[in-house]
Order: sequence, then structure tokens, then C-alpha cells
Amino acid sequence: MRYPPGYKEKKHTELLKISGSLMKKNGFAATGVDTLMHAAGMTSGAFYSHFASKTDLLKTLVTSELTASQTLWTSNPHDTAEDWLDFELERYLSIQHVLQPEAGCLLPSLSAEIARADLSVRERYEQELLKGHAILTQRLGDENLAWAFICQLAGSILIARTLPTEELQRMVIHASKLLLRNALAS
Amino acid sequence: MRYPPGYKEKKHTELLKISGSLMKKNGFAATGVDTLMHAAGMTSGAFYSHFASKTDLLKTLVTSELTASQTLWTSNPHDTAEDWLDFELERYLSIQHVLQPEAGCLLPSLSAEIARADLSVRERYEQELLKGHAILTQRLGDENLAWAFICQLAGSILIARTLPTEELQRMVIHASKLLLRNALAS
DNA sequence: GTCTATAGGCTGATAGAC
DNA sequence: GTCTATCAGCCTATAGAC
Repeated sequence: MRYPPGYKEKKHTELLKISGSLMKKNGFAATGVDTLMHAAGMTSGAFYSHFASKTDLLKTLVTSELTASQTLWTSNPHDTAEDWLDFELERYLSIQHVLQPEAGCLLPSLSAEIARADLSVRERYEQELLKGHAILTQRLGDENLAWAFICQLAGSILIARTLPTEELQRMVIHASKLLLRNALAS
Repeated sequence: MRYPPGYKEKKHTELLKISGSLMKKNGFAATGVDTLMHAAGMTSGAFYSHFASKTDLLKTLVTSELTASQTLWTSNPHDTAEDWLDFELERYLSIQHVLQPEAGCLLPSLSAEIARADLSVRERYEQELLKGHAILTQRLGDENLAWAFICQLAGSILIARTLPTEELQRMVIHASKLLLRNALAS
């Protein structure tokens, strides 16, 4: 059977999208190659014509997911630093983000597993995180504040997701917004 | 073979200590029953005379680990709110805590997996987290600030651990300390 | 490029001897 | 209470047909 030109690239992109969703939702270790490929309408054997190993997928995923996040940030329509940041806070610290890890940021879902991964994965991650940090530093005018924002954002979604009631989840993201807005004002 | 009275309780406590270390270091899903039991000098069959299932271990672990963290907090020797908090910030946001997950807090290591666990696990987690939140609220005098602190602390250690160089790790925890100290002052 | 089939190993969990 | 032995199922990865 022949495949049209560009087919592999298209499938590759599709695999990254599907595996991103699955792994953010269920975890990297908990998501098997077979499960992933069947969700993409293929069988496990075809996985290795796209990725050298499961670790290679994680590496690729780190780049594609964090690049997508940066694109989201740069598509923020607001100009002034205050409006820009307010828009991002509302989007990131939303109950939707808490309830839908599969559609959300990589950081709260997969950071713990990335911290335990190969150096090559962490170096790729560092590279992308530094780009995000640079964008935020530009808006905040302060490198330290930018790092603290990243930690607060990821930490809030992470903790909110562990809690069993939406009431507490809302309390956590609300509290986090208050702290960050206060940090901006001072 | 007979076993002296209190032997099971002693082994049970030992198992919790060892499994806590292993799972904080390598992750819950990634740590098998066999690996865990051999680290404790036993074989896998004996696991099930201590815990009904692996999930049951996680549930028990949540209580024992977070209780231990609360004990640490309450053993803080300082009286005034400012000194008490400064002591905790220095202890939690230390490079040792970044480099030694096996000896550190459960939150940065296992929150993502707890968020994906059974409701029974998350309810147990909620119960303990609320106790910690209450302690912090008492010191900070503000419920929202207490939630935001918890998120910032866990998030900072989580993100720092993903980074490949100690230089960046130090930068992240330093930035986090600055934000929290600033929040205290205002 | 994807398929089926399969290898070898690890997983969580159980049964029965001691 | 812990042991050995074992189960069925899943895992990552590979070989070869189409």
C-alpha cells in the first residue's frame, strides 16, 4: 500500500496532538504505546516509524507542547503590561484549566515525570522554559518575578487538581490570583 | 516461624518509610510492589498482609507523609509569625529539598499522580491538606494567602527539579522566596 | 508507512507451604 | 507473617509481510 506525500508528517503531527492530550490527562508512565496508537487509529508497531523510543516521544512532546503554550501567550490581544497579564491570569487560573488537563498546560501535568526523565529531556525542557521565562520577563520587567509567576501558576493548577471538590479548587485558584495581582501592584 | 508481638506494626511503619522515599523519588506508578518489598528486605507476597492493594498503600502514604510534614511545621522553634515563616521558607525552599525528593515533601513529587487517583485517595489528601492550610492560616492571618503559599512552595520545588543545572534551580527557589517575603510584607 | 505477530520483561495480585 | 510459585495482563521494542 502506498501513502501520499506528506502523509507521514500529517500523522506525526496528529500523534503529537493525541499523545499530548493522553499523557497530560493520564500521565506519561501510565500511557502505553499501544493505548496511544489505538487512540490514533493505528497499531503499536507503527509508533517506531515516528519515534525512536517512548523517551523520544516525551522529548518531542516537550517542544511541541511548550511551543504551543508560547504561541498562546503571544496571541494575547492586549498591549499594556497590566491588561496582558490580567488576560493570562484569567485564562491560566481558570476552573476549565483545572478540570481539563488534556487541553491545558504541560507544566502542572508532567513536570514531576520530566524531573525524573533523562538529561536530554530536561535540557529540551529547559530550552523551552527559558523562552517562556523571557516572554514573561519582558512583560513583568523582572526576571525573579517571572520565575515566581511560572511556579505559582503551575503549582496552583497542580494543587487544585488534587482536591476532590470544585469549591476548594475555585478557592485555590482565586487565592493564587490575589497573590499574583498583589505582586504586580507592588 | 513465629514473630514477636509488635513485629507487624514495626514492619508496617518501616514499609511506609521506605515506600515514601521510593515513590517520592521515582514516582508512584513507576515503583513496583516487588521493587519496594525487596528494598525492605522482603518479597512481594508479604506486601498484601500489610496493604489491601497498591492504591491502599498510596492512601496510607498520603496520611503518614503529610502528618510528618505537619509535625515538622509544628516543631518550628520560632514564636513570632515573621520568624516562624522565615524559618519555614528557608527549610522548604532549599537546594537540598530540590536535590533530595526522597527526603522531602510529598506535594511536589506526587501531586500529579494523586490528582489522577481514586476519589478515596483525594479525600484523604484533602483532609490532611486542610490541616496544613489551617496551620499556615493561623501564622499568616489570611486563608487566601495560605493557599497561595502552599501552591508557590510546591510549584517552586516541582519546577526547580525539572531544570538540568543547579544554577537555574537556585534562581527559581530564590525568586520564589522573594515573592513570598514580599507578600508577607504587604 | 502500517500491519500482524512476537519477544522478553515487568506489573499487580493470589494460593498454599512453612 | 513471610515465603515461593504462579497467574493473566500489560509494557517497550523488534522482525518481517504487505
